[in-house]
Amino acid sequence: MDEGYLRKWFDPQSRTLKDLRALQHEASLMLDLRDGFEELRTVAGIDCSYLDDRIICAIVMLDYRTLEVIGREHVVQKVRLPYIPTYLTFREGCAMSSAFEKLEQKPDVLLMDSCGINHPRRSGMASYFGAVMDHPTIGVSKKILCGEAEVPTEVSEYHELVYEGEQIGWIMKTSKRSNPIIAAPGHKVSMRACLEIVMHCLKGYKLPEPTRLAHLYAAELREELRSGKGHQTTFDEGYQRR
DNA sequence: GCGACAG
DNA sequence: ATCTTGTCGC
Repeated sequence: MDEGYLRKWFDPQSRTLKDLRALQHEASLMLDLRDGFEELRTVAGIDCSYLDDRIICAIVMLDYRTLEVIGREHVVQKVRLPYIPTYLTFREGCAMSSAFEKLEQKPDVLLMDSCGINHPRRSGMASYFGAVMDHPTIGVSKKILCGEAEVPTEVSEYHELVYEGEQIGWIMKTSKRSNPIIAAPGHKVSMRACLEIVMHCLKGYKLPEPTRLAHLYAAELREELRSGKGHQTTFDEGYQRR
């Protein structure tokens, strides 16, 4: 992807929330909720951790059928924006797109720790990122940002997440001991495929493997940086003009 | 105005 | 997200 293009979509530098809101609206108009993939041979999870003023973005690629790890990638950058509900994209998007660009082979579908179309402006990070990068994505989260649903209590039980009269995702009980999780289409993934893909990636834990492993990898990298033994970590300037 | 609010 | 020990339950 062109650097100027990524800067336009992900750089919060000198922009107001009104500007960012306009970008989210623009991205939502680019959404396609039909399955935009052929076969599902690989799946990846992406997640971020933080250390002081730095953000660490980690990606773990898995074989879709066996869920075995077949690749990793990461990037460390300066944090550019505080966390503001409904604007998560502009806090993590720059690092995420940079890490994603480093992947030699892109996954057939990407699972992100965020909302998808289950967002007030239909522009949760998974949807925004997917639309901007033109890649199939799914948003997996632990809390409901918007919408209502019956709460599942038995493992494997799931219900529709509804907002303003329309289904925007699913809420599902994935393990006996944990609270249910929310899954929603990001971009180029249908509501039905979203459910099937996430359920396929479950391995008895609260979160699907891609996202769970990306979370662990991000935490691992964070610890390497903190202990100063970050021989594995690489700092990235990001696509910020300087 | 008040409360809710992905990570 | 992050700061943090033990503890209740399966």
